[in-house]
Amino acid sequence: MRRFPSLISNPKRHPSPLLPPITPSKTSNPLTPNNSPKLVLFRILRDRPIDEARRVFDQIPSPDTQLFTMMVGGYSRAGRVGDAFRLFDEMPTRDVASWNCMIKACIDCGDVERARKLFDEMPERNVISWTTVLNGLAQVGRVDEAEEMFRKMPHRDTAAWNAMISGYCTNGRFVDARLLFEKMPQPNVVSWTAMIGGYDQNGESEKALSLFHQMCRSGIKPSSSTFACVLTACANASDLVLGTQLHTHIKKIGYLSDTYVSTSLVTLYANCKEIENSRKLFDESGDRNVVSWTALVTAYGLQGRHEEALGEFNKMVEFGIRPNQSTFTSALNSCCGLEALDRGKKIHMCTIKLGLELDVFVGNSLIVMYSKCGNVDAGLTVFNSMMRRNLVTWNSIIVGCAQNGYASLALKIFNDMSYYHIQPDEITYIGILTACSHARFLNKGKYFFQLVKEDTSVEVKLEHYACMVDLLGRCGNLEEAEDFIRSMPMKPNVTIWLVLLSACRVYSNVEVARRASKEIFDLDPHNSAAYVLMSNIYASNSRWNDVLQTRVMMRFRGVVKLPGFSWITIRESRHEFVCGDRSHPMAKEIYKKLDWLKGRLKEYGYVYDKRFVLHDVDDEQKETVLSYHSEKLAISFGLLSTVEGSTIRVMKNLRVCGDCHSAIKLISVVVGREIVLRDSTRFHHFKNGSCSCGDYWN
DNA sequence: ATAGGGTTAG
Repeated sequence: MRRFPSLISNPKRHPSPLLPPITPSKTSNPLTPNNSPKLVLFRILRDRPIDEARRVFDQIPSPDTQLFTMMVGGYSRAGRVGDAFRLFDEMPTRDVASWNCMIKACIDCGDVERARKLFDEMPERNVISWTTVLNGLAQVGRVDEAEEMFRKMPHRDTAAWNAMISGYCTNGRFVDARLLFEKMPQPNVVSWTAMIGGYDQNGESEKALSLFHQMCRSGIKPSSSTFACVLTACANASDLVLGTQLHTHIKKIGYLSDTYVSTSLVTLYANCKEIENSRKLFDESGDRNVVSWTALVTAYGLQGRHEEALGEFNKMVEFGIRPNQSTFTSALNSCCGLEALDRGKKIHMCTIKLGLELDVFVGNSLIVMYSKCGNVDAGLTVFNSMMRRNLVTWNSIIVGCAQNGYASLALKIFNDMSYYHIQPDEITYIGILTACSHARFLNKGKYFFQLVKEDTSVEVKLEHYACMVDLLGRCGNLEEAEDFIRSMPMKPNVTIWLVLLSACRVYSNVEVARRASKEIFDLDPHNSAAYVLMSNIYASNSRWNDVLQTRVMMRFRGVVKLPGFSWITIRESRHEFVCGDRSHPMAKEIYKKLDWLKGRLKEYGYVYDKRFVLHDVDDEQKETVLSYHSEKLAISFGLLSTVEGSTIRVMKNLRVCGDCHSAIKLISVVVGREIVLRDSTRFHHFKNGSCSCGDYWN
């Protein structure tokens, strides 16, 4: 069930400003005898700004009730309820339609109470009055009251039944919708379409499709809305076969020009990873609206083509289309994928400008974006400002804190969660266990793991076990961690053994490492990370023979070590460095800065940790290799290219080297800056000589 | 051609 309240202008309100203008001539009165006032006003209300319509309306000698009501409806559609009310009050006579129109105006601006008051005040009500209020109640989630209206209404037509059915569907009361549908006397195409959409939105897309077939067999002709729904169901069920068939059919009967239909087709191809088809349809449809454009942004993002996704986002904004909650969600996701904090911030500003920053979906995306870009403080600010939160909000901030070393805060927020009676799920517990392992809260971690096992609404997954292994390993309980793995109810995977192997490196434990790596090589003989770890563990024990053997084995099995590199984004452009890299245009300055840093570090009594060199070379050489690691080069470049005192954010594709880790801690003191390094496993926030990871840098 | 029911993304 996902449905956003429409905060942004409803697209169907004003057909198109590009329609041929109704010759606005100053000399001739549009109200000529052969043009009935009703036709003229209708056209002007349809095609021209509302104030223009009002000027024409004011020229009509003595407008009848119907003309008044048309004008009231025009104000309502333009979002000008105040004007609608003023005109409504001025009306000499009112009929049921005028009252109904005003009721709808109240509902459209979100004032259901006022609509109800009007409903009670009006002299007589018809089935439309009842249905309008019923629908208004259902729209704001007051489905029980809607139900009461439905029960009480003296007469029900098909539209009334349909309103109740869709009211149930939009409020997740799918079973009730189904019952009503089966009970209703004359289901029409609207009823069927509502049910198809209902099934689809309740995650039963296959059933939606079979209902569509059933509908066709029962002789009801699908409308363009039906096709829009069915195509969405195809998209969600990844039924490209049926989707393509429908596409052909739709082309034949000329429904392709329908916005909803073409948008659904764009989504269909996007979801089925046929993005080029999706793109083609989008370009050909000529109808570029928020929804289809957002579908495109999302589609690129889903394929990991984040640059293109953000490109589409920008094009859309340039084109003058106002992004909405979904657009922002997708765009922020892509910023996340690119770790593009700068662009993420820009988009954040954009959401504020449009008044969407408090939306729960946008807020969630912002939290994730900031946390993934290493700025969890900004994520916390967003979290605190949000008026509405859901489980995803809580999970996002907990995981964000956990990954960025704010362990105690993560646990505190978890505690707050139960205060708000939010039931945690699998992801919440992963966040909590991650936090515990970060902070080496051994007992707390064990307690929470027990909690997961006892929580019947949560399934204990491999990831939870991995967190526990990480925790035990971090605390140096390597044997206990190994026993824990061997006693797991499910078969351990490579990842879980790698977690243990990493711990072995920190504690230089060869025995457990050997057993863990054996398990890994049985599962995946080409796992380069395991070879590198093993050879590091041997090296740190000065077992150069074993180091050599590991490397020979690697070569023999054709395992390629992933080259390590780091990058930093300065003013939206990305600079990459590998160890000892001199290809950067500013290489000279970078090395000069590094050498200066090296001198300062020595003053602080810093000694290179030579365990982190793989090769058996003499100490001086080791030092040279270490001092030009890619992360150091990126940081040095960052220091040169940013303002004094600002935070430096660097990424690395592999884990940060242990020597670099100690060096960067000191660098943060020497230069008086916060340095954020995101490596392949977590964030390290270096500040005033210490790191958020608690010096467990694997 | 005055008023109510189904439709697109995440």
